[in-house]
Amino acid sequence: MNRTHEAGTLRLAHVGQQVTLAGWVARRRDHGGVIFVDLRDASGVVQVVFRDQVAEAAHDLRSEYCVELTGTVQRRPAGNENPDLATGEIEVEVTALTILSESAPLPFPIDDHVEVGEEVRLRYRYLDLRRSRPAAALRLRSEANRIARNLLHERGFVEIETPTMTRSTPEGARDFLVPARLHPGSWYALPQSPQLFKQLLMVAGMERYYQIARCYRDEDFRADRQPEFTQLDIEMSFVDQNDVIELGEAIVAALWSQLAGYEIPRPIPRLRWHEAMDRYGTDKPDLRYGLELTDLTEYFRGTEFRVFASAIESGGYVGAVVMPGGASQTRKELDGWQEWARARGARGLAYVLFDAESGEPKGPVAKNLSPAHLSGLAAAVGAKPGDAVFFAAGERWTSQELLGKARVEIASRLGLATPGEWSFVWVTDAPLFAPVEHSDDVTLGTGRWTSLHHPFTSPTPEWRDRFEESPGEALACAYDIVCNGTEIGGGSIRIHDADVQRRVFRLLGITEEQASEQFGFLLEAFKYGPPPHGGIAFGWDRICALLSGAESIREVIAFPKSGGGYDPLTGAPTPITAQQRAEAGIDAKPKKTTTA
RNA sequence: GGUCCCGUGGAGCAGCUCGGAGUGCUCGCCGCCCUGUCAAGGCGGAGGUCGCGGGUUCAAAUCCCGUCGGGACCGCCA
Repeated sequence: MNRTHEAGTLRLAHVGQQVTLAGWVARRRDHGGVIFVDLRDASGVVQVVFRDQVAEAAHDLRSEYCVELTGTVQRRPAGNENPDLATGEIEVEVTALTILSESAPLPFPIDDHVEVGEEVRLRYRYLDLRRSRPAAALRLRSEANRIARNLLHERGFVEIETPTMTRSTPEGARDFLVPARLHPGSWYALPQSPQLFKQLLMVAGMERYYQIARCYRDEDFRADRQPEFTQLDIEMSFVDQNDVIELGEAIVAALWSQLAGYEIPRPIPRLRWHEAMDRYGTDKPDLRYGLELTDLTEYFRGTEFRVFASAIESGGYVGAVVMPGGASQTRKELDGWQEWARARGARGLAYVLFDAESGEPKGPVAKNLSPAHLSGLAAAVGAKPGDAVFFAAGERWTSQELLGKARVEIASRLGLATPGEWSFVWVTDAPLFAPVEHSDDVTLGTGRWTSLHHPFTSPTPEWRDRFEESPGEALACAYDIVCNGTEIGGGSIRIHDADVQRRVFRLLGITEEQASEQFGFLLEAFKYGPPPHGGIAFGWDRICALLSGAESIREVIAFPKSGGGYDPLTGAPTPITAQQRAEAGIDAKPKKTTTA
C-alpha cells in the first residue's frame, strides 16, 4: 500500500501520529514560506502543510498532480480550524513528498463551486467524477444496489444473469441488433428487458429470481432516457398481486429510509387506473399537490358552445383543471398556453378567468356559455375568485391526458411540486387492451386491440373468462409504482394458462404461426407445468436519480451517452472497416426468409 | 419526423434588440512576490477562425439562409 491512512478519515485522535497519504492535489495556497495543499482521495480531503525544504518541492505542485506524502498529524493552531471540513481540526505537517504523476492543465476546474457544461463534463467524465457530487451519485447507486441485494437475498431470491444477445422480445420498442458472423444474414437483438427469460426461470422452478439487468431500447432521447438503461428485475412464483406489491414496497421503503432518510408511510396508497385518469389525467400522478380534474361532461350537456357540444354529442368528454391565481395572467401568458397545448397535439386550451374581486367569469369562452352554466361553474370545478379554469373537450383519454399535462405544468409554474417531499402511489387495474389507434403498435398482431402492458399480462380474475366480450373494459393484473409523478417500477401477474394465452393472442390478431415464430420457445415451455407467477421491474436509473436529487439519469450513470446515442468520451458509435463489415455478414442474405 | 433554446480564449457567462477595431466579467493557465491560508492574496503576462458555409452591407459575433454540434419538449418509448 502507498498509504497508511485515508485522507478524509484523520481526526484529532490521530494527532502526533506519522502518516503516509496518497491522493490528488485538489487546491494549493502558496504563501511563499508556507504552502497549504488540500489533498483529496476517495475518502475526502485533508489540509497538508509544507514548510522549509519540502516547501521548495511543493512550489512545483499543480492541480491534480497525484502525490504520496509522509508527515505528522497536528492539531491546527487555535483559530485556524475549518468547521466546513470533517478533517478541519487537524492538518498534516509534511516531511516527505513524492510526485507519483503529473497532470496536464485541466479542461475544466475540478471544483464543486464551478458550473461546467455537460458536454465537456461527459467528454472528460473521469475528471468530472473526481468532483464530490458526481462521485457521490455513483456511490449512492452502489449503496442502492447493495440494499436491494441484501433484502432480496434475505427473502431467498436468486440472482441470475440472462443473455444480452438474444432474440427480439415483443415489447414495442425498436431493437438494437448485432450481426451474427457464424450465421451470415441473421442477427441477435439486445434485450429490451429480460421479460421472457425470467418467465422461463419460473418454469425452471427457480421460484424467486432477480437481476440488476441492463436493457436496450433504440428509441429517441429524453432527459430520463438512455439507449441502455438498468432495471432491478424481479419475478416470483406462486404469488398474487398483493405479494409482489408487498415486496416492492419493502424494497422502495428500504431505499428511501437508508438513502434519503425518509420513512415511507405504508401501505403505499393504491389508485385504480381509471380513477387516476379521471382525477389526474395520467397513469402516473404526482400526488404532492391536488389540482384534480373535474369531469364536466354532464354539467355541460345541452350547451350551445360548439366545441363542448360536439364532444359531448359524439360520446366524448369535457373536463377542466383549475389554476389557482391564474386569472392574473397576461394575455401573452394565456396565448402561451394555446401554443403549449398545440405543441401537445391539441387544438388549443379553452379557459375561463374568474375576476379576482367580483368572481365574474371572463374570457372568450365565457361569452359562449349560458348564464346558467357560467353561474354554477366556479362551484362545479372548485374555483375561487382570481383563479383560471382550463378546459379540454373531445375523446376521453386524449382530453384527460391534456388536462393532466396542464395540471403538471400549472404545478410547476406555481412551484407546488416541492423538492424533498415524497409521494408514492400504486396504480393498479390498468386496461388489458388499448384500441390500436391509441398506440400505433404495428409490431404485434393485426387486430383492433393491442396490449397496454405486454401480451403475457394476466387479466384480472373477474375478466379472465370473458375479456373478449368487452376488450376495452377488461382490466389487467398489472401495477405501476409512481413516485412524484415518475413511474419508477411496474409489473404484472403473467398468464400461465395456455388457453388464456391463446385467447389473448387471438384477440390481438396474432396468428399461431406468428406467435410460434416470435416466442414459440416460451409457449413450448408453458406446456410443462408452468407455475402461476408474476413480477416487477424497477427503473433503476430513475430511482437512483430521484434519491440523489439529480436532474437527469445521466448523473447516476458512470459513462452515459449524450443525445443521438453518441458517447462523448469514446466517440462511439464509429464506422467499421470494410473487413469488419464483410466478416460480420451484414450484407448477407439470410437463407430462410422471415417476415416477422 | 416536428418545435423551441444554446454555440464567444481552457471553463462559465455578458455583448447580439438598435451592425462600426475581438470589447467586458468571474474562474483557470504561465511568471514573479508573499510564513496561517482554506473558493488565499498582490503584481504582471499569454491565450480567439465569435461552431461551420453562404448571403445582405462600405462594414457582421450582431441581420438573413443553410448546415453541424449540444440541450429541452412533442411524436415515439407496452
